[in-house]
Amino acid sequence: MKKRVTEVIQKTLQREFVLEKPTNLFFGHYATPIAFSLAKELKKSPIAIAEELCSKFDTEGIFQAVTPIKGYINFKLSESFLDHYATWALEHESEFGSDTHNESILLEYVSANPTGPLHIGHARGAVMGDALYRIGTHLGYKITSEYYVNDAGNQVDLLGLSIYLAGREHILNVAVQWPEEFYRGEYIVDLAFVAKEELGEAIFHDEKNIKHLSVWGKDKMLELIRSNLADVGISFEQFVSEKSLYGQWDASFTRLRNNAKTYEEGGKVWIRSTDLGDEKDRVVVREDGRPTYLAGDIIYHDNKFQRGYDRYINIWGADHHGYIARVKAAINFLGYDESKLEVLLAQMVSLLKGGEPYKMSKRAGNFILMSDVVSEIGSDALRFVFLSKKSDTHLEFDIDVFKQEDNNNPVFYVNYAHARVNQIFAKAEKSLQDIVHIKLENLSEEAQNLLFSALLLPEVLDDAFHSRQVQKVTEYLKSLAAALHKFYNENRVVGSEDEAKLLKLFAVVALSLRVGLRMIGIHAKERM
RNA sequence: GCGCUCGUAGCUCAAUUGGAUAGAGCAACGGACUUCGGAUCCGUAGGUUGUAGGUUCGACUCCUUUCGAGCGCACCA
Repeated sequence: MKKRVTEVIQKTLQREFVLEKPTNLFFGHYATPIAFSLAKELKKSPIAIAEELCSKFDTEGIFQAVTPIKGYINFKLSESFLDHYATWALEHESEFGSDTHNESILLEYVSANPTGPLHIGHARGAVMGDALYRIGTHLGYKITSEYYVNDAGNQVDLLGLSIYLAGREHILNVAVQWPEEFYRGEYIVDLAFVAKEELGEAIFHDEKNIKHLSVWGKDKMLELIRSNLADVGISFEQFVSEKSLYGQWDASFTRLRNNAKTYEEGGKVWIRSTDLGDEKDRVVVREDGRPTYLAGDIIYHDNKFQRGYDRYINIWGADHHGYIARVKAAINFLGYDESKLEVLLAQMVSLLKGGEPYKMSKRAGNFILMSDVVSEIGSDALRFVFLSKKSDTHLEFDIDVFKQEDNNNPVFYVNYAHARVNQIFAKAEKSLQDIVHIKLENLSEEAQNLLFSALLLPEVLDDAFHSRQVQKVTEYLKSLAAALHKFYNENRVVGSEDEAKLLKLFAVVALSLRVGLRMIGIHAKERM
C-alpha cells in the first residue's frame, strides 16, 4: 500500500520526500512535510508551497483527496483502492505482507553454552531472533538461522568435571573436594544419575573419564537446549560447532599475520584491535600455544564471511557488548567489510511474581529457567511480552499478569479480538466466500479507519524488520485489537443493513491479526 | 576511573527514526443498550520527556554538560 502511494506521489512531485502517517487519521492516511524543507530553497512559506503542490495531484485514482493543512500535504486514499487491496488480501492470505528481497542474511542467535539449560536471559534473544527470522523470511529475505555451539574450551571441561564429582559424591558416596569453580545446579546431579544409567557407575571411578563425561554431558545439554527451544516453537536450520572449525585456525591466523595485524609479545600472540577502536589489544594465542576464546570467534566469523552472505546479524546478551569492537576489528583485519555484521543486544530481564522478585531456581544453580517460566505462562505469553519492548531496554515484568484472562494480558486481548470475529461470522451464518466480493463503499468514517489500520500490517512488518525492532509488531497488534473492540461496541453487525460489508471489514482485521501473530510465532485462537 | 546501553504519567512501556496537540495498559475515580460473548467499551485525572545548554522552520529523537541506573573493562567462555 505504502509502496503504491510512494510511487504515485513520486511521479507527481518528481523529487525525494518523506512519507509518514499523520498523527490523526482525520487529516488523511498519509502525509508529507516536504513543504517545510522546500521553504528555504523557494523562499516561500511552507503553507503556500503545500497548497501549490496539492493542486498537482489528480484525485481520480488512488487518492480521494489531497489537502494542505498547516504546511503538511495530506493524502486520503479512495475507498475503491482500499477495497481492491482488502479483497486481494483476503484471497491471498499467505502472501499478505510478503515481499521479495534479494538480500541474504545469516542470523545467529541464542548460541548459549551447552553447559546447562536455557535461562530467562537467553529467552529474550531467542524469541527476538525467531521473530526476526519469521518476519524477514515472510518479507522475502533469504535468511539462514544458526546456533553457534561453544563445545571447546574450559567450560565444557568444567561440565565434565562437575558431573564426575557429583557422581562421586551422590552415587559413590565418597567425600569430594569441590574446586572453586564448577557448575552448581542440581541438574548436574541429575546428569550424573543419567550417566550412571547410560555409561555405568564405573565411569566415576577414574578421573580419566572426565574427558568422556565432558563430551557426553555437552551432547546431553545440547539436547536439553533444543527441547527447551522446541517448547516455544523455535528450531534452527544449522548448528555450528566451535570445535569443528578449529582446523581452520592456521588459515585465518596466517591471513591476520600477513596483514600485519598481529604481533608477539611475552610469548603470546596479540591482535591489534586498538587500531579499530577497541580499548586494548587482545591475546589470541596463549603462551602455551592454546588459542583463546577470541581466536575461536575469529575463525567462526571468517567461516561465516566465507560463506558469502550479504549481511550477518548476531543477537548477543547485553553483557557481551564489550566484545563487539574486537570481533569487528578482527573481521576487518581478515579483509572483510565489518559493516556487514550487525550485533543486536538483548538486555537483561528481571522477573516478578505477585510483585516480588521471582524465585531463582535451585535446580538451575540460581538462574531462572526458561522452561519454568514457559510452563507457568506458556509460550505465547512469553513471546508476546518479550517482544513488546525494545530489546535494548531493561525489562521487568510480573508473570502473574500473564495468567489473567482480561485486558491486562495483551495476548489474551489480541486473541479475543480474533476469536470475536469468528464468533460473529458464526452468528451471521456466513463464510468468507459469501462476502469477499462485496464492495466496500460508503463506509462510515470509523469503518474506513478500521479498514485502513488493518491494511497497514505489511508496512508495519517492513518497518519492524528494517529497524530490527519487533515491538512495533506487538504494538500494532494491540492497537488493532483495541480498534476492533471499540468498533464492535459501537456498531451492530449481524442483522444490520451493512452486515455483509462489516463482515468483510472484520475479516480483514482478523486476517491482519492472524498473520501478525504468526509473524511472532503465536497461533491465533479461533475461540477462547 | 574508562567504555557501552538506558533515563518519558505513581507503575510497566510506546512514540511513524527530525514532524502536527508526547500515546497505551495497569493502578484511582465515574459511566455503557437485559449484549453479534460486559473476557468488551466510554469518560475523568495524571507530563517542563532526569538536569543545563546548543543545532533549526520544528527535538523524546542529533551534539555538548551534568546527575542517576544496569552491564562490561581476562591469557573465562
